[in-house]
Amino acid sequence: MTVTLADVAARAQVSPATVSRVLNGNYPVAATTRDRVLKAVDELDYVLNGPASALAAATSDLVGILVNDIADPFFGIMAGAVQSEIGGPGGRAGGERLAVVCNTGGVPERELTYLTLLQRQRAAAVVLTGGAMEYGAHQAAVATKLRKLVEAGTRVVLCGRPPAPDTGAIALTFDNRGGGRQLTEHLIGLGHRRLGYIAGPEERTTTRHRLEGHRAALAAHGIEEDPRWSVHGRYDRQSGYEATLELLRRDPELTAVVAANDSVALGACAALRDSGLRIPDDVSVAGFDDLPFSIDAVPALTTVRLPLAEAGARAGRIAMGREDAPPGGIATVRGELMVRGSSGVPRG
Amino acid sequence: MTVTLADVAARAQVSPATVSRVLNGNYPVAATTRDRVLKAVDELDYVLNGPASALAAATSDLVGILVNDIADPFFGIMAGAVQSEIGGPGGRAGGERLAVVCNTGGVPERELTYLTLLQRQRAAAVVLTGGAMEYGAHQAAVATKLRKLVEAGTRVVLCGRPPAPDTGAIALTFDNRGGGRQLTEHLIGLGHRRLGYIAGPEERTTTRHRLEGHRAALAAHGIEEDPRWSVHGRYDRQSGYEATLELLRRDPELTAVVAANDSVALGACAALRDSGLRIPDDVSVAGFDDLPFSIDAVPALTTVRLPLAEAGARAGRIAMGREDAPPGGIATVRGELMVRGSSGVPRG
DNA sequence: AGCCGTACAGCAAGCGCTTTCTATGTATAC
DNA sequence: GTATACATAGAAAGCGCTTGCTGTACGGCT
Repeated sequence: MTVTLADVAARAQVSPATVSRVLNGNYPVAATTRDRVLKAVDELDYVLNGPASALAAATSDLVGILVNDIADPFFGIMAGAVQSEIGGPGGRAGGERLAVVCNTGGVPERELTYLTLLQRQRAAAVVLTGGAMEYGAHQAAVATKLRKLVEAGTRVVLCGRPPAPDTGAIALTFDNRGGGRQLTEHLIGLGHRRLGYIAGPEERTTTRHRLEGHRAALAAHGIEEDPRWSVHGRYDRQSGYEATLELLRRDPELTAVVAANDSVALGACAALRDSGLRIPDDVSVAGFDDLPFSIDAVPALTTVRLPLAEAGARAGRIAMGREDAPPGGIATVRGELMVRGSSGVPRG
Repeated sequence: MTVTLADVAARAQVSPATVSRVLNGNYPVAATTRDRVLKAVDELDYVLNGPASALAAATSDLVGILVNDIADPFFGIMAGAVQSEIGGPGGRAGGERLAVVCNTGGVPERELTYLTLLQRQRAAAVVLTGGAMEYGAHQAAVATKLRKLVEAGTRVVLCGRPPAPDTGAIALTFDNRGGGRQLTEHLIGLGHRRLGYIAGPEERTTTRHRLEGHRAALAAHGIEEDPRWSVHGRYDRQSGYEATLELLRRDPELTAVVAANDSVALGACAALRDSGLRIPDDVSVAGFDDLPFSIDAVPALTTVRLPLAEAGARAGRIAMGREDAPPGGIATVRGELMVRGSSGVPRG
């Protein structure tokens, strides 16, 4: 049926071992022999059997990238950067690796299942991007799984995710808390005292940390937070729209709205506009992440830029063993406050 | 070292064959035996060896999804939809499949290499999303590869991509030409006679078809196109910004700018605004795709909505054999004109 | 001339699983 | 009580590749 190594060997009049060595280039083969083999490969249109090769060599060229939402550029940008470093086709690394992006959709079970699937495939490395889900049992299960993967020789890198202690996983963590704090301090500095906050989904580290940063800023400036000022939602535009309406209903005196991320902020802008409020004259808005479209909002969004591409690339290099892990296996990646038109001094 | 099937068998006091059968559930096994096996699996924390299994069974649970740019929501949305239907973890389908998203970055060689890699892994199905690259030799090479894949039993589905004749691949094609034409006719209907066009990268079917649609509309209304009115660029915002500046330089009298996609249109809006022009009062702008952020532009973008998620889901179902292929193996997916604030009657 | 190091090539033993075929025990039928 | 079917478990032969080890031939060395 399909062409096998043996067929190629027969055609080139050599042993299967030699063909394998030519293909892998990890053992000296005389030039003339090599040419003969290559010619046979070409003529027969031979394609290596991946599973067989992986089985025999006890290694695989799969690298897994887990993302919460592949349709969200936040993850897309990171995944793309990781992938570009993985070497994949076109990358500079030697071995060709198949970078596979797995979409968990923010469902805990899926995250776990994908990890098992990757473990099954004996993946060479796994990169987990974005915030972690904080459900007690789930977190522990993931940690256990990560430890197993590491023990089995898979390199595990967390990108934009808090460290997973005692698992052997390398972490490149985003300073969401610091970023959240900076953002709110910027608004407070402008004179805002009544700030609404649209948080992301609960039970997510990213959500929690950004919110904690926000509250730390309020506390540091002696502003007591009114419980009506914060709502939870999803990380998308519509959620931002609805949450803003709700916030406005609860307290029409708000002078600023801080959103969990840029998409949410865009939704907030739309809601404010539809409510007849001007940005930033009536209400200031701030986002988080600085995704490409944020600068195109009108007015452009004040936000915290996270170096997604850089972090992803670094995670990729570490996963490939092409860059050393940071000391202690943990590095913190800071965001940069981008002050733009959507934030201004409060009215009145 | 690692736990194998044999270890589980030993622990459960059964033969490896039985363990395999319990795990695959494709052969009768007495309930008591099954429980014993499952218990052993659990206690030993056994994880099936994917490659070995794939080798022995001569099948794999990998499904490949090729995208041009994973950081672009256009692809992210389709990929996510495909994946959700693939069954992956959480999907409804039976077997758990590993949906792997491969990012070609619009590089022809990478596309080919990824296809080979997937062929190597004996992928169960492959979905190619988005426009095809039109370089003579490359196209032929891809067609050959696709045919080989189909022959080897891999289901190949093209989503948002023109059909690949004689390959056995199923195609769900976007009517880019029709969409482009509708859009331009809308503008012509408003009274525009001098329309700039920012096309995508050359040698791409999507680019070509949208442009052809645009030109067909012009021709149908007896408008002769000035060669200065169109430029090629990338499918991103910055490209749209620069191209718009260039267009304005070439002909300041333009009253409308049609962009290759929404990101480009956003860049165009920014450029117009920075040039002191109002939208749509001075210049109308139109995009293509209707990505989620397009409605948030100010004014909201007039564009052509492509049912990305629906098409992706359908492609996924077809790839899984859960839905019949369209008659003839080809289906055309139409876009819907979304008229919004960014287009209006020309000035003067 | 004899010895040894080097450069290649082949043999053959698996890698860990699936699956066909066979064996065994038990239930059903006559 | 013997024959027949059925349900279940095991033995074993691969799946297609990699790689440690074992030749073999050749050139250079003393």
